[in-house]
Amino acid sequence: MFKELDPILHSQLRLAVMSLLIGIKEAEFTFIKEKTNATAGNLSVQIQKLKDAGYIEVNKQFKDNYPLTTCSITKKGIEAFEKYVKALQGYLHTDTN
Amino acid sequence: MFKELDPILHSQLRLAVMSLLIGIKEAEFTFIKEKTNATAGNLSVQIQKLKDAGYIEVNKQFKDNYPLTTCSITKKGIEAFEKYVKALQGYLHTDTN
DNA sequence: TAAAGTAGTTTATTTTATAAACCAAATATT
DNA sequence: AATATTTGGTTTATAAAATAAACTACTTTA
Repeated sequence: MFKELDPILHSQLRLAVMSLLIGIKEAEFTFIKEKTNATAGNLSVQIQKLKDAGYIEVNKQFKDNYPLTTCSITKKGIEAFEKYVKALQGYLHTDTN
Repeated sequence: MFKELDPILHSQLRLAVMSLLIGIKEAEFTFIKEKTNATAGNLSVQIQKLKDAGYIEVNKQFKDNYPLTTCSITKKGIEAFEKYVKALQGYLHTDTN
């Protein structure tokens, strides 16, 4: 009845990051930080976890002398997100199932 | 853009409990335990938290010599659940918003 | 009467999330 | 030119949550 909710995705901040990346394919660290209202430290940790899970790719370069971190979602990440959404629906019905 | 997700509800087990109670109004501890596949200890703790938040009411009686704990959702709980669902939708759109 | 089952609670451990502190380099200020 | 501040992060420490294990209290069955 209640399917497992992928613990990697069942986190407000990581879910927000994935939600952003699903839409725009690629985003910079600071952009994600602003959109999610996260602190840099927290975001850094959660991005690392999404990367470790293989859900996103992280690219670190320099741009105009400053470090620039960009993230993009992977195929595995998209699949995991879609699976999570489906599992979650089973929890959200307000009607009598 | 990303609304706060009520931390009381953003937990797999507590959400499952609330989801059950939204549908059936009242349920016994053991029934919830079976439906959610939770351990008794974990369920006991999470039910206590939902009660502390005022989201459910817990009634303890005896039936056929055994303790019987039944739970029901409160008005506050229903409202919180509905608010949570709406906030969550903002995270789940796969299309380009 | 001893073993096993019911229906939980409490405590301890592990895992997560968050915040605070820190780092390295760049730019702006005095 | 030194020093203060800002950018773009990472690392470490602390707080909170989830989970598992152990325990309580009683009942039923062998």
